[in-house]
Formats: sequence, structure tokens, C-alpha cells
Amino acid sequence: MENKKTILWFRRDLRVEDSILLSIKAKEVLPIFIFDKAILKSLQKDDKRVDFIFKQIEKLKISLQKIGLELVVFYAEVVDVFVYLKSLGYEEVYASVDYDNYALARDKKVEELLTLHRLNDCYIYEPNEVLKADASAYVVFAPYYKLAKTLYTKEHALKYEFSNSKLSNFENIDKIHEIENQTIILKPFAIASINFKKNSIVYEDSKVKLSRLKDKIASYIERRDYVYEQATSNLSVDLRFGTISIRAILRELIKLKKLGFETEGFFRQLVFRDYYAYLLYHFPILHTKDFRKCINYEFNEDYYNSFITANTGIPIVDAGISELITTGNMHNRVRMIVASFFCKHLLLPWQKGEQFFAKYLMDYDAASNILSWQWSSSTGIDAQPYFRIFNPYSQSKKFDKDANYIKMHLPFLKDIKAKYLHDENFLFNNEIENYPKPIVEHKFASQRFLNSVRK
DNA sequence: GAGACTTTAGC
DNA sequence: CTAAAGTCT
Repeated sequence: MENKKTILWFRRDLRVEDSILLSIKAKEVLPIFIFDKAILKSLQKDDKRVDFIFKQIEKLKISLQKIGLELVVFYAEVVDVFVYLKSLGYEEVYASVDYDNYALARDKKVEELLTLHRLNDCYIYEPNEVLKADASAYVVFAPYYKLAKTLYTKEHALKYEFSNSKLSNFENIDKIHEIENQTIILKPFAIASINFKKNSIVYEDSKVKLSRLKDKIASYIERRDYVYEQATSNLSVDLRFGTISIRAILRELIKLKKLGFETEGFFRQLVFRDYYAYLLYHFPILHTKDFRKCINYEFNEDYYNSFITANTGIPIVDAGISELITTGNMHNRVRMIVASFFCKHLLLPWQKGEQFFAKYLMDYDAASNILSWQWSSSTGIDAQPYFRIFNPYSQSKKFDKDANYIKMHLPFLKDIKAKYLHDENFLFNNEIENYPKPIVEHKFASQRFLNSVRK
């Protein structure tokens, strides 16, 4: 290792502070980031995530310069980048783990070219760290969590320091290196060079969000489901791209605990995120297939189109879809409500809903998204029991009592009394300007779903 | 507002 | 035996 030319491949860890990648000791290192053509080609040119990532890459480049390094940015197919770097004498690459199908297939191809070292930078635990006595994986969260807690040590929250490795010599370091047909094309360092549009959104700094956790943590468990309140951490997008280290969050929790705050509820949610990545790692079939229960889905295109255009006539559902499309985010409780509605009331296959979320969510994470949809549809491992069907009206009444969330995202409903927006009878029997009547009736849809479960 | 509904891993 | 992001009566 000592004499090798080493690539540090940033992907889900777009930061300098507390980076396992930068703690790697090597003779000379080349930090890189790849705008993957295989992924980008399927996205719309104004995709908010690409804009977000580009802005993080600009920040990362500057942060790396401050410690004597540079970031080389590629716009290419991943394999083409490593063929090129191999031709320049690079022999090994370090990168954070990624367990979704696309990432696994991509990494396998990279491994055929160079030595790939995987780093567990994104999760608290290693995938084989929390296992049953017979060394198999847990399929129920409660016992997984119980063991995970007892295994948790200070080491899990360790802060990694920069190894002071020296930068490898590389030309045109300030350009974007596009590779097309084995040819390098040098382009200016701008989002237009990867054929995407700049967005005017200003993203909140992850450290600011983390510092705000102190004000939220005490009431987190009690308030996090109230969809109009800013009671959640909003850190999911930072965990997705590694603009904050999971260990930095753990250290913050340790600090808050010392100050006397009850932090376990939030910690448990972080472990849930770990657990979902762990399940996808141990049971890759979950990517696409129903695991436990099977549902006789019917793909009704009218239902689907009503759903994705926020025209189901159920206010909480349409408000959620509206939030997703306009902001790239959706409150977690609303994600559960709309996913349940999609699978159970509309009898649409969860995979279609998962893909729809994937298209818009800023914090899109394959493991969290797939496993959450599998939970909602009652088809996954440790999923919601199939007979438990969310009543969207009860849910909105409970978690958006004054309909503030609904009215924020569907402003044309602002003059309707909140209680009517949670009232199925009212919505069925009254005309609302510019708004359709509900496309399904709750009781009918629930019954239809139960009849569609293959036992 | 307490109890029924209902499944099953894991200890 | 316990636990699991709920609903309905």
C-alpha cells in the first residue's frame, strides 16, 4: 500500500471533516468525484439533487484545497474513469459502501480494474456486526435494536482525522474532465458542463441543522409526527450525501445526553436507518420482490395519474405529493400516509410508488426508500401487518388538525374549514372549486385491499 | 376508551 | 411471552 498511487473516491461522503476516506494513509492520493453519466442521463435537467450535489462538490473542492489536496471531477461512465486512471498508474481505490443494486454492480466492475477498498463511513454498524447467535441476520427490528444498543461503544462515534497524505500530481485539476469514447474533454467547472441547470435554492448548512437538534430533541418523539411543525431534524439529505458524518450526529447526541436530554428516541431512528441498509444488504431480493405477503396488485393508470399529479381528492395525500414535487421533500409521516394510500387504497404496486419517490426526493436513499415502501405495502421484512390500513382522514385529523400543512401545499383549499378537509363525507358531497372528489372511498378500498392479499 | 383484530421472530 | 409508525367498535 505504501508505494501505491491511491484514488480516494468521494460519493456518499461529500465532506472533509470526520472522513474515513481522508484518514487513509497512502503515499500519494487523488481525491475524485464522478458525475455518473449512467445515472444523470435519466434525470431531468433541472433535477434539484444534481444542483445540490454540484454545490456540495464546489464546497468540497475548496475544503480539500485548505488541507493541501484537490478534487478531480469527472463527468463520465464510472468504468471509463477507472480505465483512464489505471492507465496513469493508479492501482487502488477507497470508497464508502453502498448496498443498492446499481452501486453493487458498479463497484464490481471497478473491482475488475483496480483494488477497491470499502469503507463503512455511512452507517453506525457494519452489516455483519449485529447478528443473531447463529450468525444470521435479524428480520425483526426490536431484537436487532436491543443487541445494537448493547454493542454500541465510543468507537462508533469516533472522529476520523486527516492522514496528511500528499496529493498525487494531476493535470488540469480545475477543469471538469468529461470522458466520451475514451477521449478526455476538458470543460469549465460549472454545472452547465454536465448539462444540468443551476437552481436558486439555498441549502441550509448541515452544521446549522445539527446545532438546532438541541432545541428539538426534548420533544422529538412527541412532536415529530405533527406534520406542520418543524420537529424533525431534516438531516436525511445530509446523511444521504455525507455532508455530515453519522458519527458527528452520534457525538452530538452524546453531548446532549450529558446535558440531560433524552436522546434515545432520535438514536433509535438512526438505528432504523442502519437496519434498513442492513436488510437490503442481507436480503437483496427486497429491491424488487415482495418478501412476506403478496398482494394481487392491479396497475390502474387513472389511479396512478391522479396520485402523481396530486389529484386524488384526498387533501393530505395531495398535499404530500405537492410538497414532494415542489420542494423535493416530504414529511416522514406524510410519506407513510401517501405510501399506504398508494398500495392499499389504490392497489398499485409499491415498486411504482418507490420509483416515483426516487425521482423527486432530495434525500432519496435506495435502502430507506425501498424498505419503507415494503413496510407500507405490508410485503417486506418486519413490515406493517397487512390488515393495518391507514385511514388517511384519521391520520390527517390527528397529525394536521388545523390543516395548516394541507393548506400550505394546496393553497386553493385555504378557505375550507379544517374539519371538512378531514371529512370524507363532506369531500364526497360538496363541490370544491379546482379540486376533484376523492377517487376512492375508504371503506370500499380497505375491503378491496384485504381481498387482494394472497395468504 | 378498552379490547378485538392478527402475525410471527426471537429469546 | 413480548412487541410491532393503527383502526374500528
